[in-house]
Amino acid sequence: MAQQHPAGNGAPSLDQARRQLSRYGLAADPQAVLVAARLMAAGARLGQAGEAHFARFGLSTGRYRLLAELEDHGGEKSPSQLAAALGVSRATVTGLVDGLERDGLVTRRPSVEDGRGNVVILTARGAQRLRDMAPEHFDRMQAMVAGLSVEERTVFLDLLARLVEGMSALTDG
Amino acid sequence: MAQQHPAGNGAPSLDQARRQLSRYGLAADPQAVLVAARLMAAGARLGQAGEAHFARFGLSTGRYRLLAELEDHGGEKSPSQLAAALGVSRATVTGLVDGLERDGLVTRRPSVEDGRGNVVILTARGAQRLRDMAPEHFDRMQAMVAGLSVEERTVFLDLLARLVEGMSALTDG
DNA sequence: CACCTATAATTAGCCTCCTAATCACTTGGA
DNA sequence: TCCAAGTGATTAGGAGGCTAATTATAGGTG
Repeated sequence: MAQQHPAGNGAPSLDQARRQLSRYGLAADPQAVLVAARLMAAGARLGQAGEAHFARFGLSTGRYRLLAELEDHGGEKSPSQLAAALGVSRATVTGLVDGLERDGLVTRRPSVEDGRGNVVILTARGAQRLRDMAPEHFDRMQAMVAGLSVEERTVFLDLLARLVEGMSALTDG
Repeated sequence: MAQQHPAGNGAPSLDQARRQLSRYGLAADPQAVLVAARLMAAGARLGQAGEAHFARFGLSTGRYRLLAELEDHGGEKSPSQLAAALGVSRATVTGLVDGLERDGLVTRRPSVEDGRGNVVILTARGAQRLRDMAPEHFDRMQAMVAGLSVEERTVFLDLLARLVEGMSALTDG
């Protein structure tokens, strides 16, 4: 078996990029393509690692983010606001809140100002869950970036932000 | 209208990180936490942008990656090999192949060497699909990273690779 | 040779996310 | 005032991931 992917899982190589480009006779820069592909692979990998991480606490990434967002806003927020803050659709928020409510980490209460609306409320149990997981959670977050110096982290944040801007190239037009 | 990404959504701030840490009296470095959170947010964002991108061609990220992997290996590979190469479960490959087979981009043939196994084969139509999308695909990939100079891309690849290593901190123990 | 375990693939069931359609309520204008 | 348009939330249905359980075959060993 000729094999060029030592790790195999999802980490594309420069050779792969070159092969693909030459196959179609395209003049794109292989390194640029590699950066894009690696970023995609890393994103997928991190997504999975994140799910595994949050699963320790009986949560998922989406559920954790929703709880954290609630706590960061005095413990209550409407589904629409949550959707906007988390960058997901309202339908997704409905699903997340359904699950969290089932587990007693959150409650729904009809909105006073707007008869159409709800308010999602962090319960004592939800707040406790966040407290319980905080030490380990932040410890692992920090450990994840421990391989970079403070300066490198600053550089990375800058480069990443510019790449995030560039992501619209995938969706525009 | 689902989701615009107006501002701040999915892009956590340093202040947020600081608030969270101080709420629990933790001594972690806010900047480190910020890097981790930003990377997660960027990964999610890129994942969505990628899906939108591939949807133009009637594919998804997973389906595209499977086709590309096939093409890169002479047009055939077993589901297990595909799962390993793509970094997903075999069950996921089964689902992806089901969809691709429905669209006629791929076929299954029983393996000759191993009576338990299959071989997934890229059809002419599948190869054509890859050819059709290549120019636009690689163009967009390149455009995504156009905000970075060649040197910056090199730096980014290095930093990203080290962060990817650190991701095991989320899943270990 | 028969058995027991390991492996290939699929199936079933769950979760997250999406879009589109629906229902309920608000609000602004004729 | 009442109706039309807009907005909040949910529902329905689809896709891609996962794990665990099932089915079929391969292979080594008593």
